[in-house]
Amino acid sequence: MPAIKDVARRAGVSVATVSRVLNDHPSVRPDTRERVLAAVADLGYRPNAVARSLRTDQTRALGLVISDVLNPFFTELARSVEDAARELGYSVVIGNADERPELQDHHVRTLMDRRIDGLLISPTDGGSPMMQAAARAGTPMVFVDRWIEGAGLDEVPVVRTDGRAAIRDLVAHLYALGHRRLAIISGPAATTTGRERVDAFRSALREFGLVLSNDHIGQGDFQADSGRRVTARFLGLPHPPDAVFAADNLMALGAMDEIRARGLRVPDDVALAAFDDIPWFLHTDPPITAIAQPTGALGHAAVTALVDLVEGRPAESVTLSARLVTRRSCGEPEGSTP
Amino acid sequence: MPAIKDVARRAGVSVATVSRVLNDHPSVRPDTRERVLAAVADLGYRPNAVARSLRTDQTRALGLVISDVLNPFFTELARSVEDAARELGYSVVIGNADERPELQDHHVRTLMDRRIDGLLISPTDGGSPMMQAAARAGTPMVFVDRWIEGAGLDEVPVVRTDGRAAIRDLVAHLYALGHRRLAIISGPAATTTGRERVDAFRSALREFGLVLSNDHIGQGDFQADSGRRVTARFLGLPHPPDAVFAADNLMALGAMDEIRARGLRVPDDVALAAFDDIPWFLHTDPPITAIAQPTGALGHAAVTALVDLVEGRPAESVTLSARLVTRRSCGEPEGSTP
DNA sequence: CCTCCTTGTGGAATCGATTACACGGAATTG
DNA sequence: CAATTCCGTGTAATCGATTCCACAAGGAGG
Repeated sequence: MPAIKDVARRAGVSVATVSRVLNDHPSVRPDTRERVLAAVADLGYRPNAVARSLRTDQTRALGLVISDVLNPFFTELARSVEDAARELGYSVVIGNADERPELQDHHVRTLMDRRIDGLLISPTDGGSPMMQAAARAGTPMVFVDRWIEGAGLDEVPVVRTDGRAAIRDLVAHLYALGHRRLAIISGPAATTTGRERVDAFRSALREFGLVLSNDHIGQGDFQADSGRRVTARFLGLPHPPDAVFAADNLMALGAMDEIRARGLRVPDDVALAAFDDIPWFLHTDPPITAIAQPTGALGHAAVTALVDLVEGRPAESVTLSARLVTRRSCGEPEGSTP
Repeated sequence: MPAIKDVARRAGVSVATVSRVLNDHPSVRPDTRERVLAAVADLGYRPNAVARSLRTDQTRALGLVISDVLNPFFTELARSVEDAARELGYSVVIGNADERPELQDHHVRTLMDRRIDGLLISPTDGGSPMMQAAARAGTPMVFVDRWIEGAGLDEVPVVRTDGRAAIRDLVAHLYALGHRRLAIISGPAATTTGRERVDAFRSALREFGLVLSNDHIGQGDFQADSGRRVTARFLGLPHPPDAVFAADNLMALGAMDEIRARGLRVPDDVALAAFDDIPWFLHTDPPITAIAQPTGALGHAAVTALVDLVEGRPAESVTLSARLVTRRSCGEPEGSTP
């Protein structure tokens, strides 16, 4: 693989001149530029990004640490992040934490070692040491979807979706269809989205004169299995819920499995709804009512904020809003007969 | 961020000694080692991977270029690749080609610029210039799932799944359930998996005394929309097929949409099956019969082969086999009554 | 006791780029 | 016509590591 000095030799100039041509510095005579470009083409020369990074102290790469690649919400997020970054001339290096704090830490460390220009994180747990170290070291950093409070991380901008209004709409929808015993499968208490969705759900219930008993709050971990486990507990109660809201799509899937395994039907016996809408929800039996996040916009906003930080501009937190998409999993839509 | 010279100063030794401690070179006196390690801990020093890469000419990073992140098959593959690579001490940088040749080229170029140690590709098209350049430049390279013949790429090991036997099993299954007019939604002719799956399907039909008419071959592009389009054409034929086999999961989804949009039912009016099994197929209405690839093993084998190449050992092509997973989308399973 | 080898350490070259500074020659100005 | 500015280019320092070579001190062997 040719280096800059090979190009210089072939073009009969110094490496400095080659570098100037490559970074189109103004003061290079047109014919010299021509000669250099010809040499570059002849040799198929491509600048070594590693060397360039060492010298300029920037890699033009962003790190993205997500909680679970197998979750369609996150892969859609990853895709939009990559698109947005590419438009701005950055690459994205993805790390999958698999909802495991130690893996999350591994990726943050690796990304820092590789000196990525900025870090986009959707944190799995409360506050990992590496993230604090990164923040303290002044690495540009932005949280997406979930975030962490305290631990010196309060200055980190957050790009997220506010689901309160949509959750209220969902509760109204369930109420209108006659459901009164509502339950929620929440995410881990350590995650902000875990707590926030429960709070919003509880307030919405109160608005309709209902209470959310502790029996009807089950803690999951955003994975399908936990959804199944919590649902099993719900259905074993003396007064099982007649509607279950899962705080993410995978747990909804687990819930559906459990309901079906007991020979019950959705929505006739138990209504089901999920946070995070994904294409597959259209094709399940029945199609699942969900709260959709504007994933593309989320990824775009997160990259914009992070790149602002990286390039020395101030960045702001962004909150987008989610919306309810009603399908058949909570009962027949209004206006139609069963 | 502290550099090696800061550690050296604090420990009262030279940078050479610090480097020796870090790479645990034998000839360092225990107490010196101790002092260096203490300095490292005090400063929270982490070696700069960029500088190290420049000097050693290896990045300990592998590039993975996949055709479509939104396709669950590929995200599962990406996950297993990352797992396997991490175990061997490598990072993975993922590029999503989105089934677009020019994006694929962009990613190959970017990864080469970053001097990744090896390249894992599931090619989108016939033979892109950058890939040939990479192969010519001697970059270790392995194809996964799909591959390219000719163009100087014949030496590149291929890690893939052979679906012939499973496709034969599928045709037998369809035949047993009374289906005789079978159709296939194939992938792009430029991809090997596209052609291979059609060939296997055709031979299997012949085995059962059936012929695959050209009317019953529709070309898709591995995306949901194309599945829908092709299915629309099938259903508009004077003699529409009574079973449709989609060569990947997204096209199967599109097919299902179209069938349902016309008020037809799966499997009563049209049977449906797909290549690539994914968790969601359990939850669709009806659950979809599919041919499952051993995705985890595929990713693992691909990384093993690539790392062998990277570390100077010879690597071999690997072919695993797929298996049929029958569900209800082709008709009631044998032995049960409708 | 002198030589030779081993062990632990430091100095300096190196990887491939970028960029501050210097310099020669041409062009501009008074 | 001399002085000054500007333009295009080259030399060399630099980024942060690794590693070859040199060298000093200490131990072993004759």
